[in-house]
Amino acid sequence: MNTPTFRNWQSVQSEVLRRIHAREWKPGDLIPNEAALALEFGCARTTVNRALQAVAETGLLDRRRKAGTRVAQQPVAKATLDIAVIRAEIEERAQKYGYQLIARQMDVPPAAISGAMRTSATVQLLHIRALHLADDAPYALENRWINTGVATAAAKVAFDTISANEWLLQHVPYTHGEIAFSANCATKMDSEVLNCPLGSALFTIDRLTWDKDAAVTKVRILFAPGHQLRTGI
Amino acid sequence: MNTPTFRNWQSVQSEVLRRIHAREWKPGDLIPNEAALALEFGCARTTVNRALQAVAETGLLDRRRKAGTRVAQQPVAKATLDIAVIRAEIEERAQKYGYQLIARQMDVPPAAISGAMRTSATVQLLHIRALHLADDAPYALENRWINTGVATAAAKVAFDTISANEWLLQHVPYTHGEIAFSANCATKMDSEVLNCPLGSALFTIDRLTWDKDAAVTKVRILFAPGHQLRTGI
DNA sequence: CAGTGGTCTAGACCACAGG
DNA sequence: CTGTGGTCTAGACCACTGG
Repeated sequence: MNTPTFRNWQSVQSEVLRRIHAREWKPGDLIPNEAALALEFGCARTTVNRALQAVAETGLLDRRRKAGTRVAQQPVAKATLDIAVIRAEIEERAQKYGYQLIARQMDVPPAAISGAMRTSATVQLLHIRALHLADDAPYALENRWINTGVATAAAKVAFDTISANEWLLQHVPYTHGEIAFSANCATKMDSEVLNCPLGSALFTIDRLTWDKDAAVTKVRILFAPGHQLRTGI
Repeated sequence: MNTPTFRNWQSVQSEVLRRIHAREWKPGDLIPNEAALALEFGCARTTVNRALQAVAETGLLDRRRKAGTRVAQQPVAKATLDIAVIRAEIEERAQKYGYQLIARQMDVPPAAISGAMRTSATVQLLHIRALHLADDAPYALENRWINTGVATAAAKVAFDTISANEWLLQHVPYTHGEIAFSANCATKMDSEVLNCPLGSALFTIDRLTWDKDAAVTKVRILFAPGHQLRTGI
């Protein structure tokens, strides 16, 4: 059990993870500092640093200057979800993608929308409703408001063949956004479009997208019953 | 407009992000290679490398040896969710946490459970049902199966004062897991425990946790109506 | 084959925060 | 004040893969 050789930071990372899983380093424990580990692993401190930073990013290690590196007490699981364009999501499963525009008009939004987007309560936004289909079956219902004051080009797009979902990603830049996941009962209108029983539990994604301090778009996507969003940890 | 100085990899990252957002580098574009950027930014190639790797992790850049670095065509949004222990989640919002054990017994699980956990269809697992409360109101209903063949110590724990959720994280190691998010209608039993209308849409998390190739535990958590899981992108 | 990103190294200096 | 992690540099070699 004398120093096996560690050739790259990934292998150092594996060894660190092994020790944590094997409880050689228990939750709350202070682990040796970078210099000591570099010596033990027979590599440069930079390499150890890279490995520990990677592990810390997953939440399993807690690093602080001078205080050293500790194994996290309660490893907060970080689940990384890939939120792709809906078309890509469907085609990746080798299903046929379909798209239907339901409505497209300029509207003064309800207060909840203009409030969240911080637009004037009287200004009109572009309101889009559309249905995404997988193998001809309803897949998701998109209900979107677009701030044409920011995404000016959107005002001239019909959105009858390309979804706003996809067009915006390709043409309108954004700096950051907020996502929320929830569950909602299907209203009468939802159930008719998605062809499901009234009151079905629908997995819901709400997204609000910003460019600097101006809201670009706010969208709610209701998925057909049974939809799951999966990932690994 | 000649080279401002970039002192660390984060500042290089900012500049790269700025150019992408400003469409100076458009989706699909090949950007200059690391050596060229290092020259332009007046820093070492290592520093540029670190910055580009970080941006690539967010999905905005696509890097391939020899092919170079390109701006992603459809930036897949990576949403990182922090799945904390339920107690921590509640206390972080300055609410009072409460816990009630509903049932604890050894049971032969339904085929769906033993199948997913790859345990023998006849072997008994520890079955736990419990309610988490926030400020005395029902918050989430936990329905869990524990493989006592792997988490042997769990067989002796009462789980009447500490939730399985929390105890397992502290005492049982795991190597990886799967998470799925969905929406489900409240059954009669669910609605009674969560004190909500029958058929309410409940946000649901299913988690299956492995230690190497042995399933440790499988849990379904049903959240009270209105629950949202939020994050930024 | 050759250009690109991926990584390592040794040494250095710095920023932060614990004692 | 001092130990710890955070980062930079210059140079080097390697691994992959496109043309």
